[in-house]
Amino acid sequence: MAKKKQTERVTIIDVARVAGVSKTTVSRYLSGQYHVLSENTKHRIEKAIQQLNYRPNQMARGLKGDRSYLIGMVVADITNPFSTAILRGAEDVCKKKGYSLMVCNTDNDPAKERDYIFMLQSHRIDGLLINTTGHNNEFLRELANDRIPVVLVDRKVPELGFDTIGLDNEQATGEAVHFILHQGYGQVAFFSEPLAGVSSRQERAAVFARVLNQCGYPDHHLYEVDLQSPEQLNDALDSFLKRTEGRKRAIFAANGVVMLKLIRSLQLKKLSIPEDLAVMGFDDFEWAPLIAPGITTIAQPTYQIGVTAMERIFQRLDGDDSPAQNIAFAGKLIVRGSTPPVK
Amino acid sequence: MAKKKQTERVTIIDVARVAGVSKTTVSRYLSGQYHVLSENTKHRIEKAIQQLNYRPNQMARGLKGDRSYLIGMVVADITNPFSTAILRGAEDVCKKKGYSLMVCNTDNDPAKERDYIFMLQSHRIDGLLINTTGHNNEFLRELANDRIPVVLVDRKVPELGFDTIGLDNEQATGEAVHFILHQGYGQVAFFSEPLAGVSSRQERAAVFARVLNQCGYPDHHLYEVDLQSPEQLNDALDSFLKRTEGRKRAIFAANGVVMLKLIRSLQLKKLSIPEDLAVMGFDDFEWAPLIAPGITTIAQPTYQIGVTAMERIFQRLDGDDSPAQNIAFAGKLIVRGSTPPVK
DNA sequence: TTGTAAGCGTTATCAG
DNA sequence: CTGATAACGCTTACAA
Repeated sequence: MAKKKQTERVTIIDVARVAGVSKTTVSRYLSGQYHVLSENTKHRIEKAIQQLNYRPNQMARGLKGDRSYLIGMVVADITNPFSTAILRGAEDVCKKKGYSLMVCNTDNDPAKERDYIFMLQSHRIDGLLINTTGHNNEFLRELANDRIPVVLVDRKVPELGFDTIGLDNEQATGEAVHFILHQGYGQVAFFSEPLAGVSSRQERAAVFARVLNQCGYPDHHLYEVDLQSPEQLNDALDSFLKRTEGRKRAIFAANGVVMLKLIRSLQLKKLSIPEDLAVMGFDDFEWAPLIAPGITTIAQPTYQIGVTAMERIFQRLDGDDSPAQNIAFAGKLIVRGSTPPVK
Repeated sequence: MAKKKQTERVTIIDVARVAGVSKTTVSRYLSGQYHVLSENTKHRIEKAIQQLNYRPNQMARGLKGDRSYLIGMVVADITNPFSTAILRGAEDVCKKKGYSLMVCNTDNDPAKERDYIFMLQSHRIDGLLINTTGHNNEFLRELANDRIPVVLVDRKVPELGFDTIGLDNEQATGEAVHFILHQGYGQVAFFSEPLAGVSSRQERAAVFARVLNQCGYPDHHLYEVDLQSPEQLNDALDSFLKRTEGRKRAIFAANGVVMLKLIRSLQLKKLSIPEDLAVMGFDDFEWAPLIAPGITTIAQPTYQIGVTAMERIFQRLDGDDSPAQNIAFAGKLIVRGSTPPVK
C-alpha cells in the first residue's frame, strides 16, 4: 500500500480508483441514485468504500451549494432542564433526518447571542432554533433574507414573522392563578426573572395580574429578580413577607429555576412550605414531588416542544412557505402539597 | 442595486469587487495579515464587508484544508445535569477559540453512538469530547488515525490511548464509604446503573467493595439497575430492605440520576430518610439540599471538567503530542442530614 | 449505464 | 503591498 501522509484523507477519487469507476458514478451511489447503477458497479463501489473506510466530506458537499446538514440551536441557559428537554426532542428529529445540531449557550447575553448567530451563519446552517434575548432582530432578519428557517422557542418576537413554539401561557397561567385563588390565598406574588424582552415571562406576568384583578384581588405583587445576584431574590422575598405579614400568602414562580432558588431561600430563612407560605410555579422538574410537601407545578411538554419546533424547520426546508405559525401547547397543572386549601 | 436571487449569498468575490481589490487581498484581510495591507486597502475592505454584510463561508474555508472549526461532543444523556454542566464548560472554551460545538445524545446506545461518530467524521470535526459507551472502539481509533484529538470524559477506555478526564473515583468513593461506615451504618448498598463498559461506575463499585472488605464489613450489597425499567430499582430496593431488616442501613447511589429515582421510590414506599434508611450519592445537584433532611452528596467539579477537557483538545490541536493524560479531579463530600450518625 | 468537466468559496503559492 | 491561479472534495449538467 502506498504510504500516505498522516492527515491525508480518503476522497471520492480514491473510492473511484479502487472501484474502477469515475467519481461521478461514486457520487451517484452516495446520493442513492441506485436506479442508474448496474448491480456490479454498485457492488464494487460498496466494497471500495468499505475497504477504504471512506466518509463523504460534508464541507465539500455543502460548498457545492444546497445544504450544510447543520441546524443551529441557540439557548439562553443550557443547564436549565427546560432547555435540555427541548434539545433532546429537537436532536431526535435532527438525527432522523441526517442532520446535526450546533448548540450555543448565550446566558441571555445579547452580545454572545450575536456572536453565535454570526458563527452559525458562517457555517451556513440550514435552520435555526432559538430562545432569543430579543435584542438581535436585525441579525435574525438577515437569516430570513437568506431563506433560512428560524423557529423561536418559548420567546416570541412578533415583528420578525417567524414560526413560534411554546406554552399556552394564557391557558396555563390562567388555570394556575384561578387554582391558587380558589385554594383561598389572598396574597399571591409572582416571582420572575427580568421581564424585558422575554415574551413568555411577560405573558405570564400579564395574565397573572389580569386574573387577580378580575377575581377581585387588588393586592398582588410582582417581583422581577436577576438570579445572578442572590440578594435580589432574598430582598424581594423579605419585602413580600413583610407586606403580607399574618395573611395567607402564596408565591407563584415564573419558571423552575426561579422556583428552585426561591425554595432554597425559604429554607435558609427556616420558613416552611406550606405553613408559612404556599409555593407553586412553572416547570415540573423531577425534584418537584420530592421536596416536601411536594411542589405544585405546571408541567410543560418540553420534549414535544423540541420535536415540534424541529419538525417545523424541516417543513420549511421542504418548501412550506405558509404564513408563520404560533404553536402553543397546553400546560398541565399538577397539584401537590405545597398549595393546600386555606382553612 | 442589481437584483439578486434570494438564495444568492455574498462571497469574497463580491467583497473584492466592491472594495476594488482582488479576492486574495480580501482573504489576507480575513485572516488578519494586516501587516501586508495598506491602511487604505484595509479600510476599503472593511467598508465593503460592512456594506455587503459578508460572512466568510466556513465550509469553503474548511474544504481548503486545515480546519472545520467544529468540535464534536457526544454525551450519553443530555438531560443529565452532569452532562450539561460539562457541556457548559466545554462550550465556553470553544467560544473563546472561535469554535462551535456539535452536540450528540446517544442514550447509551452504541448504534446511535456509531451513527453520530460517523456524522461527525463527515463534518470533519477537529476534535471530539466523548462519554463513550465503550462499544465503538474501532471507530474511535480511526479518529486517532486521522490525528483528531479525542478526550474521553468520565469514562475511560485504556486501550484507546486517549486523554481522559473525570473524577478521582478512588479518592471520592473511598472518602464517602469511610464516612458512611464511620457514621455507624453496618449495612450499605451500592446502587448503580449497569456497570458493563462504564469505567466510572466500575471504579466506584470496586472501591466501594474493597473499602467495605478492608473495614471488616463483609455484608455489602451491589445492585445494578437499568433505569429504563422502573421495576428494577424497586425490586432491588425491596430485596435490600428485606435482607437487612431491623439493621442500620444506608444506600450509596452511583450518580445523581440514580439517587433521584431512588429517593422517589423511597417516597412512594412511605419510607423516611434517614429514619428508615440513610441515603447518599454522587453528584451534588441543586435539589440535594432541598430534599429533606438534605441529601449527603459527593460534588464533582463538572464545569471545570468540561473546561479542562476542551482545553486538552486545543492543546492537542496546538501540537502537543505528549503521551495520553488521565486527569482526575477530586470530589468533595458534602454532608447533610440524610446520613446522621447512628445512635 | 457511465464519464468529462465546470464550479461551489476559500486559501496558498507564486509572481510581480 | 497586490494579484493570478491552482487546488480542496464534491455535485451536476452535458455528453457518450
